[in-house]
This record gives sequence, structure tokens and C-alpha cells, in this order.
Amino acid sequence: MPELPEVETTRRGIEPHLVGRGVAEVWVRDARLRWPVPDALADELAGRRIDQVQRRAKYLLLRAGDGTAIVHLGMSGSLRILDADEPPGQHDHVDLVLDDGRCLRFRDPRRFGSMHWTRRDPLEHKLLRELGPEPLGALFNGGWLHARAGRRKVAVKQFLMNSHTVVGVGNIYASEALHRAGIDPRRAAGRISAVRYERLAAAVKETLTEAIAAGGTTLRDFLGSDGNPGYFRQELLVYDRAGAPCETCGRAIERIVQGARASYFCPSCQR
DNA sequence: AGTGCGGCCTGTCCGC
DNA sequence: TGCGGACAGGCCGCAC
Repeated sequence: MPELPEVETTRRGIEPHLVGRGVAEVWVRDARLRWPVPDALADELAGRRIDQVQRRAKYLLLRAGDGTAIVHLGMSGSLRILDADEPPGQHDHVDLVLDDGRCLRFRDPRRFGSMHWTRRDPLEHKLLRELGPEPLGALFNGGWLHARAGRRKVAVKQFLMNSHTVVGVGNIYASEALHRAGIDPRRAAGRISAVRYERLAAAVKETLTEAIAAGGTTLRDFLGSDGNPGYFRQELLVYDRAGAPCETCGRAIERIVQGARASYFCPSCQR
């Protein structure tokens, strides 16, 4: 399940193959993603040159002249560089055929991903406009979290996963960062001190940075753009470890459900 | 405005 | 061994 480290790993994997390359053709085999792939993507991207491959939150931005393809990998999406004549599989929905005989192939079994095309500033796109700060940027820090939290009663884990609070912290890394910061995921966001929010912001940055360095976390079906898995899974201290001993104190990790999502935490290290 | 939840989708896993 | 059903999960969009 791509979270920010997986998306950044993908970006770094595809960038050197795309920048400066022309797009010869765009094949949309199945436009039924989360939102229908617009005809404009194929019509307008073909014939252009890709200038930059950027990331904002979990969106990848393929900049091509005055247009931008916006790609979200959803739950199960992946982008890979292949020879263009490689036969597509069942879930290979879109190809950008490049002018060097290769292609960028979008695969997404669950079709929670999406692709958009815009001729405007992509950061002003409806889906990107309201997003909170990047977790690895300077704008995201303990002061920001503390100020945003105010007196809100929502559980801190859900607060942390809200894209207005900070982008790119999904279910896995939310549990991990809260564990590192020693904060109970059930605690009300507005009942956490500024000092503890400093710890939490630092924990988010550390967790994501380490995960990116490891090439992302591989759970189930995530593979990087080179087809290889990420190696952060072995670093996870609580996620998917219900019943297993906490590495710090030995007490059993607990699993609870918050907002219809699994949370994992150590009941003695996290308060 | 903040909060909660339905819905999208399919591969995987579990229990019978 | 086969089968049905629960589950996983990002995140928009809607209802309260």
C-alpha cells in the first residue's frame, strides 16, 4: 500500500527514465480508475516532452510543458519502466510510450488510484489545493501540530492521518510515529502538550526518512518501480505486530480499530 | 467547522 | 479441497 515513502521511492525510480524523454503515445486500456482517466490525458500528453517528475503529498506530477499529468497510486497502484513491447497484464491500465522504445506502465489491481491532466498549476488542482504541509518540510513541526490541534477531541492518530494536518502519513507510519513518540493513539489531539508534539513531529520525520532510505515498506503487493520490494517492513516496531512483544518493554502490542482502521500500539510505552 | 462514515475495488486469508 | 465472506486500505464526498 503506497504511503509517502513508497511514492517517493517510485518517483526516484522513474525520474531518470522520464526527464527529457518525449511521450510518443498514450494507451489507456482501462479508464475506470477512481475517477475516469480523462481523454485529455492521452490527447494532450502524447507528443510532449516530460520536463520534471515531482511529488506533492502522495501525488506524482509529470510536468510536460504547460500541462501536467497527476498520478495517484491509491492502494495498489505502481508505476514501472518497461520495454514498450512487453505484453500488458490484466491490471496494467495505462501506458505512456516513450520515444526510446520503453514505456511507463501504470498498474493498479484495485483501481483506487487515479490519473488526471491539467493545463493549470497542478498545485491549484482541486485535489491538491487544500493539502497540509509536507512532513519532511520545514513548515511541518511541533508548533504547527500543536496549533492545528487546538482543543480538538479527535484521536491523535486520526488527526495525524488527516491530510489537512500533514500529508503522506498513512496508517502504517501513523502507528509507528506515535510509538516512537510515546503517545497513545487514542489520546485527544487537543490534550497533548507542545513538547510532546515536538517529539511527534520529529518521529514522523525520522520514520518517513528511514522508510524512504529503505525503499519503502513492502506489505502484500507493493513493489518499487524496479519491481523490487522495499525493506522497511523489518523496521516496523508495532504495525501488524498485535500480540508480539514491544521491543522496548516486552509487553504485548495491542491492536484496536479507529475510524475503521487498525491501530497498533504498546499500552505501557504509549501514554 | 469538525467529525464520522459510505463507497470504490480485488487479492488474500480464514473458517467451514 | 473448494467456497463464501471478511478484511485490507487512501481518501473523496456527503450527512450531521
